Amino acid sequence: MTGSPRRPTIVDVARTAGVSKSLVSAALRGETGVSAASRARILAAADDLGYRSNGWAQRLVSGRSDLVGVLLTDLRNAYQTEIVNGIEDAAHAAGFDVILSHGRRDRDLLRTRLGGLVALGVDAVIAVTGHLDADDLSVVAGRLPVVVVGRPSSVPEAAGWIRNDDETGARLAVDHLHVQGHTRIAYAHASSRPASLARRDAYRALTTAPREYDVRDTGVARLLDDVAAGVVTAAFAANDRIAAQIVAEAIDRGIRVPQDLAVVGYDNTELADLVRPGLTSIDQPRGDMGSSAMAQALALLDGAAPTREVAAPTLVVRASSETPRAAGDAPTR
Amino acid sequence: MTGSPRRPTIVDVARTAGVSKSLVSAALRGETGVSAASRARILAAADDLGYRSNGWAQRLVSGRSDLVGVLLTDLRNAYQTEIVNGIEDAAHAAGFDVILSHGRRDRDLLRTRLGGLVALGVDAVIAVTGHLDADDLSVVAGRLPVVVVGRPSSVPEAAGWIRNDDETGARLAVDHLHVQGHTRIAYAHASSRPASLARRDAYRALTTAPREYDVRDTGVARLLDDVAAGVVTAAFAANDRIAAQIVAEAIDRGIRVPQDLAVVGYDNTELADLVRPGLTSIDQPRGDMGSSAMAQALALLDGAAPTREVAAPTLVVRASSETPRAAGDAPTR
DNA sequence: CTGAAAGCGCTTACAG
DNA sequence: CTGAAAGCGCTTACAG
Repeated sequence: MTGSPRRPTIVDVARTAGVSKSLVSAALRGETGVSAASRARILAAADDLGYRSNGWAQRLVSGRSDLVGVLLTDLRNAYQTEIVNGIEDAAHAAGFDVILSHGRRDRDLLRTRLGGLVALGVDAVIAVTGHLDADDLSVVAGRLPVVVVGRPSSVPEAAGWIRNDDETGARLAVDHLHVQGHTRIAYAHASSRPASLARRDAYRALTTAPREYDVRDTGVARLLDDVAAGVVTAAFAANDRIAAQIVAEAIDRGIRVPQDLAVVGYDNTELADLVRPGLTSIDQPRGDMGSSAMAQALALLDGAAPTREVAAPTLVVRASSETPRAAGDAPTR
Repeated sequence: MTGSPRRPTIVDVARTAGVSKSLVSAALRGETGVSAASRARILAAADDLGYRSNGWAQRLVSGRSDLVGVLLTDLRNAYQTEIVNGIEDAAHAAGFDVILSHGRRDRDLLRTRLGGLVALGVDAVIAVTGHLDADDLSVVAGRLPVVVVGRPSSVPEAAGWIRNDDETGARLAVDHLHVQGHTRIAYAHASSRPASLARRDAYRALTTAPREYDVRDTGVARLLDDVAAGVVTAAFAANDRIAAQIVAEAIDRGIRVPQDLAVVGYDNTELADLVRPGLTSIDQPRGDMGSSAMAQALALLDGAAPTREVAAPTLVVRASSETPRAAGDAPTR
């Protein structure tokens, strides 16, 4: 576990190669203006000694880390995966490395993790979470570039912001259900944070007699009772997980989806494709949102003013909301 | 985005408080042997100036980062979440911070990320992936503590290793299906990496006429053809995702689960609970495996010799494999 | 093309 | 209890 007694430094390389440490530094960084002969000798010496540069020293002296910290609500959220991939692709293209941290869906823990990233010395932070608001982020946003992806209750003036258009997404969902002939449409959610509220408000505006269910308590059961009672024929869920729960418990009760209950989710995660019937869902352009977030972070780093972007969601139709063509048909995927 | 022209250092605090920078350093680190009066003045000055210690400098001089790097196969793998939480809890209890990195299921990318963690200067690496073998890890394992969680084809001598007992897990699955009355049991997988092979071998040893299906190509379709032909009545899947796929396509074809086809998955992820019928699955004690991994990393850091642990899996029965009590019964959850 | 000097922000002995 | 010095491993001007 311990290799040599002491890890070789630039000075050891210099001594072995018979040059100054400045020249070693220049050669190692690939600077021009080092003779081919010296460069070869230096590289050989470094290789012989198993030299690896000390990142702490490098960052201390250069004053930059080329590191961007990405803060996630939690690890199990399928929604974030593609956003992170988008961030990483853009980051690596720009010569940055990405460091991930997550807060297990807990605001205090997220605050702590944010502090950890800053203390670590990242050059910028991208907060892919709606759990941290302006109060939590403004101190950091005053010291380094911060970009928010998602919809917290507030975003600091100094921070960039990218989110999806929840109002449009909700409208796509409800309109789709209307087209399928539904009028008694429910809204199912598991939080009262801004994204969910925005979806709800758009839902309310389009629905004559809105019925809302919080699935954290007995919401799913009550919703299905109302389906059985004929009061509800369709449900718009704030995300795919909730939609899957509704479908699962409907099946447990012998309620047919979509014949007795049509369901639409949000986020178009892998889950929507894995359950049966497949979940109609609202898709956010997550990869693009991720790369935009990183682009924004780079712009802030260059001194640009923060901007706010709203991405357009789209409807992806699957079997959970499609009225089968003829009674008795097997539901399509 | 830029606060003051220059970020305050320990020297600024010292000047403001009217003491030496050594004393500031001691006070800030909470060392004993600083008079209450000085400490108060120093803390006040630091607060006034908005002083934040420079992590790079601290780590350069102390030679340790108190950082452990965790490398994940990819981000969307529900299997890892609880392992990571277990690692983090143990890490924080020991005064370490955790940094996450992932490789999108790509070996080269995983190697790159591993190099990134090492270059960053973490004190130890925990590789929660079966995609990196001894060749990939041994160089790093020679320089700092490395612990592997999972089942790659090989693990470096110098590394710690924690995995679940795949042979026992497979036996639990197959035995359960036997007890349910099945004899024509299939094995479905999506890789030929060691964990999957180990599960397959245990399956083969217990099955008279083994039938194996790779779901990366047309495996699911062929499996269901064989179910329709009466050649297969049960399937043991290498993980829950594969099990969910099989169930989904079975439903699409009108094949009833578990009446026509019983299904058992592996990992007991959230998915097993969300689909219908719920998936019988093999549970690994993931949280414990995570904390064990961190404990092992700490031991290696203290100079202990690496050890290898094998965790015992358990069977979790759900509706996908339970023969309903009477024909026509609604499947239970 | 190369080297000597200064310094990044901190901690670690070592004197007083 | 406090301060002055040295040094962590590197990069950045600046001379030659």
